[in-house]
Amino acid sequence: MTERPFRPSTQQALLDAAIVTLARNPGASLTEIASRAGVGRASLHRNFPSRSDLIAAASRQCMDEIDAATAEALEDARSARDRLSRMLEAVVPLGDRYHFLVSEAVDDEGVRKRHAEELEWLAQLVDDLKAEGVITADVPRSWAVVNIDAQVWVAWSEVAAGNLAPAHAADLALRTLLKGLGP
Amino acid sequence: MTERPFRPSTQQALLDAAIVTLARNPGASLTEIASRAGVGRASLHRNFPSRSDLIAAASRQCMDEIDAATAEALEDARSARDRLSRMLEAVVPLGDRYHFLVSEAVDDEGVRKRHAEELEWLAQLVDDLKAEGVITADVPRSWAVVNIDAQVWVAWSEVAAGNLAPAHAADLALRTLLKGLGP
DNA sequence: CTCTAATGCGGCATTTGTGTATCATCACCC
DNA sequence: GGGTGATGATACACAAATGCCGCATTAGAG
Repeated sequence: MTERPFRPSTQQALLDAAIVTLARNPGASLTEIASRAGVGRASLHRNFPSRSDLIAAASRQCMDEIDAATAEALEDARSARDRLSRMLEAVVPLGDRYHFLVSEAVDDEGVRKRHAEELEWLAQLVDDLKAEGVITADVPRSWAVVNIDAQVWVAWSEVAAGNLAPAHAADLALRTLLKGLGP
Repeated sequence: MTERPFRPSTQQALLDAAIVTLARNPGASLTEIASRAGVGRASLHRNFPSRSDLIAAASRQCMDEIDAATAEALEDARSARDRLSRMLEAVVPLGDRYHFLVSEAVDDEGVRKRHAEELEWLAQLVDDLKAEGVITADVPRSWAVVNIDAQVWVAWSEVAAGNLAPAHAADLALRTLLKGLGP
């Protein structure tokens, strides 16, 4: 029942292994995930009775991390443009989390609801960016939303491939979005 | 042994069903694919002995379609910018084919080689675009390549979602790329 | 019409993933 | 030292997918 701060708990190791493994291969087996977490498959089932439970918990974990990173980054954002910039810097390193969320179709109701809220937040950001003139009015909202998503994924994949440093990738993503969707 | 031009052959129906089904759900079963093709699972195995064979053949089919579409579109392209524009128009409607190729990691050697050639062609296009000044020199080549890929995917997903007409999506993708990566 | 080839259908064996249960072991707390 | 709880390993049952085979049927070629 006590905390073990230094060594990541078995649950955390499992969630992390699940996110990383399933982001790369959505059909990965539980044996593969447990092995990557350095625990036996039995312990996986003890912490997460079924595969669905594991994926749902991993999804919540991803959203928690993304929410925490963005909330901190957005604390003192003055403009919508600022929010976009800080959001990219914060989220690009979590690209695998991001990708995991969209690749795994979760049946859990709470997860779907929070995901919808994320999309709603992004749509609001796009509207604000258009109001600021950062995004041109003739760009459809859905086009801007899906482009932001794509840039996060592209930036992260370049970072993961070792082609770019995280900060550089986030900067490129921001510039590509601002110029690509702007006036 | 004779051709049946009007009705799609069983093989063609199977390849088509495999591409569409696996693009949406990479873990789809052969039963699901055969059912979507309107044939029995046995006939699937008669045409493609193993799952790998089916996926490899479907991959070749995708590359054939993409090659044919791009070759026709690029016949009278004068500039690299023209090539990009026509390529997008031709490939966006084949977005599911495109997505299938990247989502299914094929072990077949010939498929991998052709895929590498495609990427090489895209890298060459990027170099030409940079030489024309359409893409800024400070944009890394890999960033441009992966962005073109992403725009194809984004445009197709918007078309598939019913948000945009194919021509409109291709035009948006082109403008987003030109402005996003250009001066 | 007849013959051939392909098809649909069902069965069967094998493999793989999943979920559950059991047992011995080890670390930690009292 | 004794007790408690988590862990690893193993075994088992169950379900699904896969690959293979055989048989009856049917469409098309001769």
